[in-house]
Formats: sequence, C-alpha cells, structure tokens
Amino acid sequence: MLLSDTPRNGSVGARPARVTINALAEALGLTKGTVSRALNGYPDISDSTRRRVERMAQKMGYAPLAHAQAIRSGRVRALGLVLQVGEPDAQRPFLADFLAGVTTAASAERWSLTVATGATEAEALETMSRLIDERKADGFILPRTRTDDARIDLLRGAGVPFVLYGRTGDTEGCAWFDILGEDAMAQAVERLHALGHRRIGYVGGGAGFHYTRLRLEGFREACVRLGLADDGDLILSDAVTREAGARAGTALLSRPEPPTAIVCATDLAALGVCAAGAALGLAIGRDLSVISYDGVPEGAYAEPPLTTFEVDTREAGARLAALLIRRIRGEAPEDLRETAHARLLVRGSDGPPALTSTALAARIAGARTQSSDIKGRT
Amino acid sequence: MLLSDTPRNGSVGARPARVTINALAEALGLTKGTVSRALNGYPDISDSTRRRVERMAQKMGYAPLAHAQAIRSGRVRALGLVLQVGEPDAQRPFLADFLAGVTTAASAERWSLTVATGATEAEALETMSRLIDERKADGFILPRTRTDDARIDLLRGAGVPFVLYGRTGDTEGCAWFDILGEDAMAQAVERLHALGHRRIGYVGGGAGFHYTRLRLEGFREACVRLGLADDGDLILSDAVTREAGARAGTALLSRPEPPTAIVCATDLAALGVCAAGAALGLAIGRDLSVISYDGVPEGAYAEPPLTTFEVDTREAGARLAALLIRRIRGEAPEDLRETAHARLLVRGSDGPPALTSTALAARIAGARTQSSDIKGRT
DNA sequence: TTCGTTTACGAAACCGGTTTCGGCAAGGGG
DNA sequence: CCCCTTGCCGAAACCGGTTTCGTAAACGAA
Repeated sequence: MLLSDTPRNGSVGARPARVTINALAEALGLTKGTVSRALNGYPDISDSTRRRVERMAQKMGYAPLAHAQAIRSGRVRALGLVLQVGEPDAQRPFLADFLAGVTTAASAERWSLTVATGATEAEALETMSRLIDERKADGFILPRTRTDDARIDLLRGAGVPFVLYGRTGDTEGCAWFDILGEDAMAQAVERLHALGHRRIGYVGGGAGFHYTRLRLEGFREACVRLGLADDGDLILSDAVTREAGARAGTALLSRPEPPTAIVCATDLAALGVCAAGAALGLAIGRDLSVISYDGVPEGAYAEPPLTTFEVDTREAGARLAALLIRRIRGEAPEDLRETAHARLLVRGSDGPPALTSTALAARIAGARTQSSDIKGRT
Repeated sequence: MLLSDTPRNGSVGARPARVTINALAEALGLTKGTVSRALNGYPDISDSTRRRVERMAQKMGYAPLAHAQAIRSGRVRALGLVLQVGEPDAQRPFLADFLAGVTTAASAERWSLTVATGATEAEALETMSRLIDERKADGFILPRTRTDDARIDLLRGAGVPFVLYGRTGDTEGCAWFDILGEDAMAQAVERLHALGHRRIGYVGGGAGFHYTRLRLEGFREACVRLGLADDGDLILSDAVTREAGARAGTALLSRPEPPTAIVCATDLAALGVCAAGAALGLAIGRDLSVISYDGVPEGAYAEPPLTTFEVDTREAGARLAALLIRRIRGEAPEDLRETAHARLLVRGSDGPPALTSTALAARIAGARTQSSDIKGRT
C-alpha cells in the first residue's frame, strides 16, 4: 500500500505472535464460537467445558483484543476524559493523582483511559464528539461540572454514558462522585467560631461551577446556624487565582468592620488572601485567620502553611472509573451516586483572633497610611 | 448474553446510525473494497473515482472506525503514555500542558492518546506490557528518560515504536525530543559570571535521569570555559525536592568559601536553596543569587520570584506526538531527533554579588551562632 | 486487426472476535 | 418404545473495515 508501513518484526527480535481465540480453540479441540461463549458466561456451555477453556486460556495467556471485540459489541473498553486546559484550575496540580486513580481502577477491569483536551468549552465539546464518533471511548468522566453543563447536554443527547466529578443543576440521568465541599466550608466556620471568631468573611470559587454554589451554601448555613451575622458584605465570589484572591482579601479587609477570619473556597484564592493580609502588615494565623479548600502542595510551603481541607484526588479518580464502568454496563444512574468528605489539614493559617474587628480595622488603616507614605517616597 | 447490556438507544434520542463504508459504497454504486482503496490512496483507482468517493465521504460524514481498521491493519491510531506517579516530579505541574500538546497534535492526524500509570518502575513496565498486549497503543512516549532505561529495553525487545522526552545513554533505535538543559545551565553560569560571581555552586537533579548528567556537564563546561575553579566541593547532586534542595543549599553555604551564587537543575531544589539561604539571613538575589530550571508556577510567587529557565511543555508534547506518529509510520529513528532551547525568565533571585565569598562566610557563621542561640533559648 | 499490457474495478478472503441458529445426543415422561 | 425436551456444541453469519486476486475493458504496439 501507499502509506508507509514497516513490519515491526524486523530482524531477530520478532515479537511472539499473539494468542488468538482461534489458536485457543484449536488447542482445545473446540470451535472459536464455543470458546467465546465459554469465556463470556453464556449459559449453554457445560461447567466442565467452561473450566477447561478458562484453564487453557490462562495457560496460553490468551487475552481478547478490545478492538476486535468492539467491532461486534460496539465497546472498546475505554473510558474517556476530556480536559479543558487553558483556564486556571485548582485541580491541575492533582492531575497526575487523578489519572493514577482512574487508570488503576480501570486497569483492574481491563479497561483503559483515552485522554483528550480542549482549550475552550466549545473545543472540549467538539473533541468529545469526535471521540464519540470514532468510538474511542465508551463513556466519559466529566470533571469540574457546572451548574448548567453543556457537556451533559451533549452526552445525554447522544445517549452516551457519563459520570460527573462534582454535582450539577439538573441531575436527571446523572451519576456522580463528589466531595461534600459544603460540609467542609461549614466545618471551617464551626472551627473558627469555636476559636472565637465572630466576623468571618468568605471568598468563593469560579462562576458557573456547581461547587461554588454548594460551598457558599455550606458557609452560609453554618453562619446562620451559629448565629453569625449573615453579612452580605463579607461574602465575595469568583476568585480562582492568587491575584483574584488578593483583590478579594484586600476588599474584605478594607471594610469598616473587617473579618477576623476568612474562609476561602480554593487554596489559590487563600494564598492571595494571605498575601494581601501580609501586605497590610497582618500576621496570618493571629491577626487574620484563613481556612481554605483543595490541599494544593504550595499551601504546605506558604508562610504560614495553609490550614485547608484536603481532597483525596486519587481515590476520587478511582471511584469515578468504577462508577463509569458500572454505568456503561447498564446500571441506573440513580444507583451510581457517591460522595465523600474532605479532610481538614490543620496547619498554621488559623488560630484564635488576636484582635477584635475594630482593632483590626485600626491596624489596617494604619498600615494603609504607612504604605501610601512609602509609595509616596519611592 | 449474560453481561449486562443496555442498548444505548433508549427512548427518543436514538443516536443516528453511523455511516459505514458499506453505506458509502452503496451510495456510490461501488464495492466497499474499491471505496477503501480509493480512500487509502491505492494506485489502482482512477483519479475521477477517487475524487468522487472523497466528495461523497465528505458529504455523508464518513469516518472509519479506528478499531475496525485495527483488526486488519494492527494499528489502533493511538499513542501510549505511561506515567510513573508516586515519586516527586518537577514535571507534574505541567502535566496538563503536556497532555494538551500531545493530544492536540495527535487529534490533527486523527490519533488519540491512551494514558496509564504505574506507581513504581516495575509497575509502569507491567502496565506498558499490558497496553502492548491489548494493542491499546501503537507506540509510546517515554517521559523522564533515564541514562539506562528499562522501558527502552522493553520496547526495543518487543519491536514497538517509541519516542523519548529526553535523551538517554544508548541511543540506538531511539527517536527523541529534548530541551537542551546543558545549554541552559551553561547560560546560567555565563550570566552569573557576567554579573560578577566567581564562586558558583551547583545543585543537580535526580540520580539516574539522563537530564541530570547533561545539565551537570553543561554547568561544568561553562565553568571551565570561563576559568572558574572547577571545585568539586561546590557541586551537589540528587536534589529533586524542596527539602533536598534546602539540605544541599545549607551544605553549600556551610563551606569555608561558600558560593555567592548557586545554579540548580530544578526549580523545586532552588526553592529549597532559597529557603535555606533565607534561613541563614541571606537576601536572595543580593547576598546569594539563584538560577534554576523548569519554570514551575510557584517560582513566580516565591519571595523573591525565581529566575529560571522555562520550558514550553505544551510544545514539547506536540513535537513528541508528531515524531511518534512518524516513527510508527515507519520513518527511521535517526531522522526523528529534535531539540529545543529553554527560555531564560529573569526575575528576582539573581543579581550582582553584594558580598565576597569571604564576607558571605562571615555573615553565615554569624547567623548560625545567632540561630543556635535562639534554639538554645526556646 | 490482433495480441499483450495496463487500467480500474468487482469479488471474495481475511482480521479476531461475537452472536445466532440448527442439530445431535442424552434424558425424561407418557 | 416413542416423542419431546433439554443440554451442549458446531457451523456459519456477522461486525466494519483492509487486502489480495482475478478479470473485463481500454489501450498501445506490432
């Protein structure tokens, strides 16, 4: 043919030929149809024959080719994952762990993982369509779910199985695994309240992502439950980068009655808040407490190290893979919904308030004057 | 059959049937064999027919199923990538970029990417064998190559195409893409020399990885060329974590004649070196200069931000994918070797030396006494 | 005109599995 | 003893492609 082809078996190291179902059948004195049925649990095969086939398959090291099976069954035994790169993403440092979880769980069932990417949402959708068209995956894991998620619409429409990492608005036909971020946020408030904080600020996550909504709800619920003023002024949103976190932190600390503690929906925002606080001369963990969520590695090396809720991303990947395989095998989505808890990692960024809100406001005002003096001089 | 199967076309949204080569052939009044040959560039098809087939294929949206092609051709149009997780890895923050590069380039040729993981080298090898057995990939990208790499032996033995991200000891049959880390290290030395540094230390990378050897060579070559004392005492190795970097930094700064600048093979080690220097009361960028390599995001937020060599990981992934596809198509490995340069990112961790080595030693000795005083007190 | 080559396509085998169908033999009931 | 099940397996179709082989028609040369 025209396309350049090199037979792989050049020279000496010729690869040993694969054991096919035909070879196996011949060795057993059976037909390949019988062998196939024996291996796939058909009821019209005697137990003795089935055992004989299985033993011989084991002995000869027979493993069916997924793509050969796929031609008839339509299943390639592959999970699909389309990553949307190109926007800030707190989960990115954990990608390797996530992949480890997914692939390990998939391997256990002899499934594999097909990964693709898209720079924008539109591109991700397009990529997903292509993978569906080419049957490169039997189903998809959808990370970073939005309240209103176009990927879900696409897959629902196409009738392709999927499982969410996160929850979403319209749950019909959705299977998912999620960490209860709302519980973590509530727990953060409880902890700060117990430490003596009475004005607690909040810096939320990215707009549109469902976790943002849930975590804010968790924060609010705990505030109400503990009788803390539900002061809308202390709640800011849409901070997923250090820079946005710093802006939000500065804004919160500039309030007439600033919070003595700030809960953040993401570590990156929290690192920004800490930087903003430090820039105002505050000792994080004393003058200002910060608790956040994610467990990014950098948090451990921040000064002070970040108190945060850690997520077992690897386990999440493993659960998602297992759920998706079951979903592809036909189980109802309603039966495939799991949640887990984040684990609090107590480090150095929180503690009893060293100052009251009023005293804090004075300190901050002082720092501002000083810093503008400095600015004036340089 | 026994295995639970749900027809995907439940309810209304039944997926439109795929366009098969048979449907296409029928629409054209040709046989599927002819259509196949027309689409695959066989010479025994007239130009007019070929054009007619291509137009109709376009119109009907025909795209062959990779796994159906694979059954005959043995090619699944998939690249393989086995990640070794579970050990510290400076490249991890860039995994998403790397995958973006690989998958984008692969998609352009209608290839996909199969990802798997292994916790240890043995597990990674086993996983790779499984992928080969099950033909889940036609070839592999090997990241983080070692001077003596077991994966290369495995793939060479099995006759499976591969391409290295990095170079290796025995280059026979190897295709690769690599960044010239040795040039970066040499450039770092030149820069520091030009700034006035005369005693420059070095903290190397992980043992066994080929980049470690190359970067050290680059450092040494530049030192010799510039007439700097090739003082073995100023060279330390095997630091790929912050902690190891801190230990190495402390060790170098404890020398009788400490270096006024330290070049690091990895950013993580450099962050540790900076922390160690700061702990000794040194102003990084003045009392001690540090230049490293990788361009990890945290480097930009360190205090001071790290001067480092940035790698275009996404482009690397794209190049590797393109090279591997060509390799799988039969091109000779010797023709598939590319390199690129890292880009210097001048930030705040380097500058002219504020102190001589002797003065620095005195400062450090002073800091040590003071700190042990403090330790004694607490 | 005739005969040997090309050209260009059809027909069918093939890849490695799965699934349907049909039938033989053993077993059970009348 | 016969008939009807039932159990169990072989035979063959099938999935969606690729590749080989054969051949009719067009073409070129003698």
